[in-house]
Amino acid sequence: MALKISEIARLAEVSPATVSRVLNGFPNVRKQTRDKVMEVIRRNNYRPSAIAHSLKAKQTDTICLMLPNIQNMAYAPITKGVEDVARERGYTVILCNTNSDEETEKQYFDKMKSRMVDGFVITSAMPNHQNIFELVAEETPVVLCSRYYPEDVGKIEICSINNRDASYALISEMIAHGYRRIAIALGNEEIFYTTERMRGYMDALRDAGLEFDERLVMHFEKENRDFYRKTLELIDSGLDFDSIFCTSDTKAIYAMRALYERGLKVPQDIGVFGFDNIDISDSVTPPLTTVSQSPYLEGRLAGQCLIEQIEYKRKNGVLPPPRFHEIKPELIIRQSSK
Amino acid sequence: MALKISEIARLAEVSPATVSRVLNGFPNVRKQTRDKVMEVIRRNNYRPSAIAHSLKAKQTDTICLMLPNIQNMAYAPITKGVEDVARERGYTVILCNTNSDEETEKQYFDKMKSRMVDGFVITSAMPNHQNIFELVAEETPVVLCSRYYPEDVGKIEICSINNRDASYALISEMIAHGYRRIAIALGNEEIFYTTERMRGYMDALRDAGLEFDERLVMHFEKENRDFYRKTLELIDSGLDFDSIFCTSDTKAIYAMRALYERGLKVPQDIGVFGFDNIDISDSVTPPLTTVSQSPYLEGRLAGQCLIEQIEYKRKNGVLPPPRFHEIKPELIIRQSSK
DNA sequence: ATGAAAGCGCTAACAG
DNA sequence: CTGTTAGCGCTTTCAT
Repeated sequence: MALKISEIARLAEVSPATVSRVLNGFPNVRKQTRDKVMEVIRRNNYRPSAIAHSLKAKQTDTICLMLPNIQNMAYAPITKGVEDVARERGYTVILCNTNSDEETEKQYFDKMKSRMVDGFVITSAMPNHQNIFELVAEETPVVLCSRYYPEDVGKIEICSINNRDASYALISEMIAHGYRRIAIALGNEEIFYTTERMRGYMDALRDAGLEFDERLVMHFEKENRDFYRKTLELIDSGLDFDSIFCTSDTKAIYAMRALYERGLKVPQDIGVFGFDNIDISDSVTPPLTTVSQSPYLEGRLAGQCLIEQIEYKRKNGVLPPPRFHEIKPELIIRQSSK
Repeated sequence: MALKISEIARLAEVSPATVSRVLNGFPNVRKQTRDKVMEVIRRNNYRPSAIAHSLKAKQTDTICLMLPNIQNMAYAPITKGVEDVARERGYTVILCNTNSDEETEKQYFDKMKSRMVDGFVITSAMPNHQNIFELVAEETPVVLCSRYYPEDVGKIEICSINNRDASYALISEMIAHGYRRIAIALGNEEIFYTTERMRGYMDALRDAGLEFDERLVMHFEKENRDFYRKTLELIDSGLDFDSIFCTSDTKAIYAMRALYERGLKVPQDIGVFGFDNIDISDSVTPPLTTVSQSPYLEGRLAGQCLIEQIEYKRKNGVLPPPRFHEIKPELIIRQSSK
């Protein structure tokens, strides 16, 4: 159905090589020839086969975006950012949801390798990601976006905020607002940013001379939704607390649901602080005090860095030294705190 | 770097053809030969090139998912559904955000054609989608998911609820709950489902003997966020209304924000009804009365139907007759209505 | 049951 | 400036 370069060549009465030259904008083609070829291309609505090109060029102009689950609202803006940059630069994005499942992730890595994607933006790095180190060892361009681990620094390119500092800043600010007994709803503690956010919280308490109370810690079980129940339990326990720091806005929404359910008003009775500034954080009731890592821009940056790696490697045959891009977080004080 | 079939052949002391036969599970290979080849493959961690395969096979095992914007929460579960099915069936998903922009969409269609994707799931169909009809005319597998237009029926495969009926059911139910003056927050009226939801609303009013008041209609401008302001304006206009029907949950969240801002309680003072049942609809304050089209399952269905089309075409050379898959919506009554 | 050879559509030497 | 040729890695007749 779709015609090929040799047919265009025949119709334009030139060789396939010349058509290829025209297609790729080589300068060494007579204007007259070029025009004729272009005309034939246009008239026949010819579209070169990206597959054949990829086979020859050993590059696919395709990048893979791996994330735990696109249904988690925190990943939507990252995804959009990566895709926007990719489109602008002529790349295509393959989306992979790992469901935080090692088997699925492994399958995807295999498939992506055989599809020869040019690089990976990974937001789903698990604590032991031997697979990712292997990728880099094979000189595959990789950028870790928002999720990384201490051992990655200097070995893999990273785009992230400093979670400890962001958390520290938020909690210090809330302490300045008068909060004293701050409960915390933690994410999966295998993930570095969770423990970093926890560390920021503890450091802020300590530096303010406040006591850390283990009983005010709500640990992650299986899903964010569980924090609805966990918050109810915390309330019903009768423990004294004046606020809840949730390590993601999604958790904060569930926590607020529970507070509301028990007739506790936010922020009058209990303050709630989130993390992420997801799209609706400014429009839930009450709007959330949170910290933003500008995930859309983070995604764009990750995409950009990946493409730079890809192009560097194309030119030099090896990856550039991995950089750490620290993104400046932004404190956003809204009505869920007083 | 990556080794190829001919090297495996050499190592296994057979021909490339035999390796290919083993790889593709052909029966006409001696067990002894097969075992030897498998062993060499395993030992060398050989991965066939999907690109070379695609070039030869003229199929890429890749599908394209087009949507307006992944940041719109309504699309996340559809995306997850499509991707889950694709993965299960051995396909890969390319994600395309059109931003509801014709130029971007056109670019993507071109790129996807030259990448020879095997088919499209499209949730971003614009009112005049000549391009999509052309796709089908070229025997490209296509499924419209959740967004379609009357002229598509019988020409393109569709997975969707009946929006008019779903809306009618919701509004009738709310009228039965005692609501009489129901304002409406409309989406983009160029999109069929918006006008269908509007029609359901009007029919329900009419059948209940209620008067339709044009002044209670809030029209879409540029983004959902605008409904925060529009709702404030509606309140401040002093018009009498006892509830707002929002044609998406996202709009409902913005509307509730405005009501709260003006000291109006939901549902005590004003009822709010949404549409979509996005992930957090059950956890915002108050939880939203809405109607669900089970978007995750809708995405799965769309993916499944697309793959069936692809495989049918592979066998028969042409597309199967396009079907209409009507999804049964579910009314969900929560605390945003009384 | 296995191998030799041609070809998918494009590009890159090399030659002229 | 343009054409010829070989080859990217895999599959698929056609022989044997």
